[in-house]
Amino acid sequence: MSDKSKIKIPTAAETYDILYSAYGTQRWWPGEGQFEIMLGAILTQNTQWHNAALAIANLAAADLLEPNALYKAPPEDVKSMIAPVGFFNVKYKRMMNFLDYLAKYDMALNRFQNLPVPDLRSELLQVNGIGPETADSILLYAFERLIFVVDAYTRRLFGRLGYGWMEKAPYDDIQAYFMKEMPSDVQLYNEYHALIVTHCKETCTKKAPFCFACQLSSRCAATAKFVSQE
DNA sequence: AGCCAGGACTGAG
DNA sequence: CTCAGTCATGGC
Repeated sequence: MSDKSKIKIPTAAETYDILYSAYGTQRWWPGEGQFEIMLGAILTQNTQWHNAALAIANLAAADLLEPNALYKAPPEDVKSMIAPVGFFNVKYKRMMNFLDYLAKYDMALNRFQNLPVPDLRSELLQVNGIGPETADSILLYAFERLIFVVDAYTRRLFGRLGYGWMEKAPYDDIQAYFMKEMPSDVQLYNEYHALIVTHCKETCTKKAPFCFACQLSSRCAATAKFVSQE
């Protein structure tokens, strides 16, 4: 059979422990304030966080990290401030769609603390431009609601660890797997996703799949073959 | 010089 | 339903 069969696939819980011992506490989201986190979730879509942070800083300098202020700011101004994230025309629309939604409730954010997660999630998913990852990031990181965030890094890392099905599986299937395997703990979900991102940014990249920094190195696709030949 | 980034939508087939 | 094409800037 394939070389992979010789390597034990770590469970989701074991993988968490390995990542945690390699990188420690992450304390995400890397931003302050609920509205800022929500915007960041949209701005960082398919974009490095570094660039999203530049955009956030521009908005902050113009006092636009507040729903009403941002809502009525001149579109061209806002677009130039968020230019570093790329897709700025699309993302401007997405932010405005999101603000249309918030405006229906007077820009009140307290409902995100009170309503059931499934209700909030489906509301968010109805906003054009907010997909599953963005919705879940908002719920988990801005409001500490119990929902597991899945992203491209999750698919890549766990695909290499031996969970090949995650590479192509629907978002909700992967999310359900982690929420079934891991204890229902908001802080744990928060840290786990953050650890996955940290690991993948540093060593489990698409281009250099060989992982130097942690014990997961022997699990990566590029190294599995190497290991089994030893 | 490319290639890639913490997605999501749209239009074909 | 699956899926390539699209959006666009900045860093390596």
